[in-house]
Amino acid sequence: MPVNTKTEYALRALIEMVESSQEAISARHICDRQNLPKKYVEHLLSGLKQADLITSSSGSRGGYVLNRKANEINLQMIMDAVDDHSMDPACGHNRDEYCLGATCGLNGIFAKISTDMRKLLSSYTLKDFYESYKKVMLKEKI
Amino acid sequence: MPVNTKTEYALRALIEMVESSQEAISARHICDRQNLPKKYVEHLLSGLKQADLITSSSGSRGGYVLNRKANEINLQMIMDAVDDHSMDPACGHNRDEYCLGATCGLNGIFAKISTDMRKLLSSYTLKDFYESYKKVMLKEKI
DNA sequence: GAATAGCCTATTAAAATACTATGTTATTAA
DNA sequence: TTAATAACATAGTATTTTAATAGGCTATTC
Repeated sequence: MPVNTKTEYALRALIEMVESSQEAISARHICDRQNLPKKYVEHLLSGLKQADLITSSSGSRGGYVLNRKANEINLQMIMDAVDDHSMDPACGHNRDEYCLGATCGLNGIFAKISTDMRKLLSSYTLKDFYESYKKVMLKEKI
Repeated sequence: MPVNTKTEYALRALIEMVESSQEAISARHICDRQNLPKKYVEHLLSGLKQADLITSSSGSRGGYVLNRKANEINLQMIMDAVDDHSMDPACGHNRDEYCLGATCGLNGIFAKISTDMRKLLSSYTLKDFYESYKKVMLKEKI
C-alpha cells in the first residue's frame, strides 16, 4: 500500500497544523485531536522538520507550524520525509541472489514506473487533503 | 515500493512464457533462465493461473503457457494475482486503535488515489516489459 | 524553578515478506 | 509399467520491515 501509517499519521498531523494556522500546535494537541500515538508521531514530525516542511519551537508555548503554504506541500514530499525509500522499484533493490542486477532488462521500465508514480503522488497537495477532510468534518457536525 | 519481489519474479516468469510462445515452459526452465527460487516462483505461478493469466499442464512435457496476448496482461493484473492486497490506501486498513474509521475524513481522497494508482499500473502491459527486456538482452549479446 | 514541550537514542512487538520442506498427483516417454 | 518429470498443495521458518514504546536530556515560558 502506497499510503502506510507513517504517511497517514503525518498527513493528519499536517492537517492539524493547517487548521491551527500560524499558531504553534504541540504534538500532544495534535495527537489528542487526531487520536494518534504521541511518541511515534513525534518521530514522524522530526522527519517533516528535517525536510523543511514544518518548523518547531520548544518550551511551554511551543509546538509545530507549517513552513509552506498547504498547496506547496504534496504527498510525495511527505512520503519522502517520513519514509525515505518509498517509491523506487528496480531490480537490485530486492534480494541480490535472485536479481540479475544491471543486466536484468527491467531497470529501464522500472525507472519509468517510478517516475510516473512520483509524478502522480506529487499531484495531491496538503490543500487537497485538508479540504477533503474539512468537508467531511463539517458534515459530521450538522 | 510498488513493485516487490513477488511482482518482479512474476513478471520475469511471464517474460519467459512470452519468449517460449505456445510451447509450455516448466518452472525449472523459467527459474534456470531467470535465476529465481523455484519453489517460491511455483507459488506465484499458481496465483497467475488462478487469475487466468496462464494455463498449466502436468507431466514430463508439462509447464506453463500464457492464456492471453502479452498486450492484454497488465501490471495491475499481475500484482492482483500474486499479491492481492497491493494498492488500497484507506483509513481503516491500518491500525484500528489510531484510525478514525469512517469519520477519518481522508477516505474520499484515499479512494481517489487508489483509483488513480490502479489506472497508472494498468497502463503498463506485459508487452511493454517484454520489449524493454528484449532490447537490453539483444544489446548484451552483441 | 516547576511545568510544558521538543528531541535523541535505544529497544521491543507484531506483521508482512520472502522463502523452504515435504509430500502428492498427473502426464509422458523409455 | 515404471521411472522421470512436472504441477500443486500445505505447512513451516527466517528475515525484514513496520509500528510503536521507553527513558532521558534540552529548551522555553510562566
